[in-house]
Amino acid sequence: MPVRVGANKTAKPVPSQLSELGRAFWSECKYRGGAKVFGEAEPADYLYQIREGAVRTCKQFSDGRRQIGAFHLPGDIFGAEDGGVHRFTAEAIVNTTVWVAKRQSLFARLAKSDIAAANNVRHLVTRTLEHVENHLLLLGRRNSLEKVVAFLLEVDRRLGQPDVMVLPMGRRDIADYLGMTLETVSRSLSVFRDERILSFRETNRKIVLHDRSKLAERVCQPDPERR
Amino acid sequence: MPVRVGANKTAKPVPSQLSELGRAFWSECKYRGGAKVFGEAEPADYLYQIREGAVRTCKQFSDGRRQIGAFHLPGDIFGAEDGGVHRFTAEAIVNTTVWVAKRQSLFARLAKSDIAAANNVRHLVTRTLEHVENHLLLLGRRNSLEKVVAFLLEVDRRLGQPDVMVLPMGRRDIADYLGMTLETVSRSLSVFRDERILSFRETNRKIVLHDRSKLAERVCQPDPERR
DNA sequence: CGACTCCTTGACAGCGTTCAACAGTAGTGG
DNA sequence: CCACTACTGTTGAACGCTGTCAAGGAGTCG
Repeated sequence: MPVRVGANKTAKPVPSQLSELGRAFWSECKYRGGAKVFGEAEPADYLYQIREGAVRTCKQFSDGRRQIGAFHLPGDIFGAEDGGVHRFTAEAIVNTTVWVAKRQSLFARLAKSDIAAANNVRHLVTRTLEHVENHLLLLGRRNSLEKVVAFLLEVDRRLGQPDVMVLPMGRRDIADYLGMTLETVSRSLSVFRDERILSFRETNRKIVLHDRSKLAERVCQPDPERR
Repeated sequence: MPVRVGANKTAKPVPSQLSELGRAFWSECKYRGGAKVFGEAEPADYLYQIREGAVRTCKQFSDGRRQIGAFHLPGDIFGAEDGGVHRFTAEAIVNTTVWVAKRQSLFARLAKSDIAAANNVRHLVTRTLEHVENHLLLLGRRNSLEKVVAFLLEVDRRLGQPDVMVLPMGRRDIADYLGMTLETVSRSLSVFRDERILSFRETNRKIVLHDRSKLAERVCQPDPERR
């Protein structure tokens, strides 16, 4: 359950694209790890930007299988839906602080003539689309090692290629993101560790990438030249 | 290569959503089976609606693997990109007739204040997003039989549940759409045929579904109740 | 007719899942 | 401080689904 911490109705400096969405009213919310931010089919009334922590969007199936659509890291904006309802559930992975914007006013402006607001929502949806399309390629035609490589490189890039990559999510989450089992994720990481491409620091969620180029060699790139 | 057949600059009755995009100039184009409609990374200057035939959007990898992102059937609109370049290649599967709209003017209007045009593009992108998200669930955590079921039900629905489903695409295309091999696709169809859930008419691309509900039982649905 | 493409079917191997055991870590309470 | 529990992650072993390789049938076209 969300813990309303405080209102933030003054125009504080809002990083990245959020400021472009106009003078909305912002609040800060905190979620404990595992808490639901919003559920599938719930009305999409808010936009979220992560201040600290991490969020996963996923879909649960009745037989226990689960597919994670995306991980959201600090700075990421999520919750943008065109239709008005969420199609995935969003859950905090660890204790997480987000800034929340009421989207109600935003959407009202779409119906009117606020071209800037419409374009901003469209860009957010398009960015989501691009990520899902890349994710599609990941799930469709890659073996387990390639999937883990792609995951590592994606997180590494989005964290700004830090010396030590601290994963907020566990092996189960990685597995459900990549469409494989947590055992195979673990085994794949062990393979790269044995090959000295990466190593663990203290815990098995802190990873040091020793050779990003060698890692990147193991995934196949799209072919610009059609055959 | 596209074969320009004729111009169609008069305001003919345009079916479905295309008319909402405003009074653009439409042309009719024909493509032979296998012909490229547009390529990856090419500028997205046109919108397409299929009159007859079928188109696949796909991405080719350098090692021969291929992922098909979507099949487009008569009535479908495709080619809507937010960024201005295509992220997938589009190819005619069979001899195909499309209506083409110059998107140039459309995009120019986005920069101005045409809220209707912006919303229409946004809806097209959102529909694409919804399809890709469903596709993601298909590729991530389903076995071969479930994948083929989902494919059959999707095509059946989009063709309007005809008595005889005529597939424009071959087994290889289905396989690359579902992230499996054509042999496994063939085997899965044979399983359903042996179970009398479907049968073939004349050719192996004409399929009769005898029991859609029994088919639907074999795929797992998203769980509305989180456990 | 021959060459070709597309599809089916069989045999087999391999990759990844499943099941299981165990280790490492954190939290809790005596 | 330690014992106990719960959780997470690693590793092993065996199974099974699906990919791979191969052969052959069915349809098409010159």
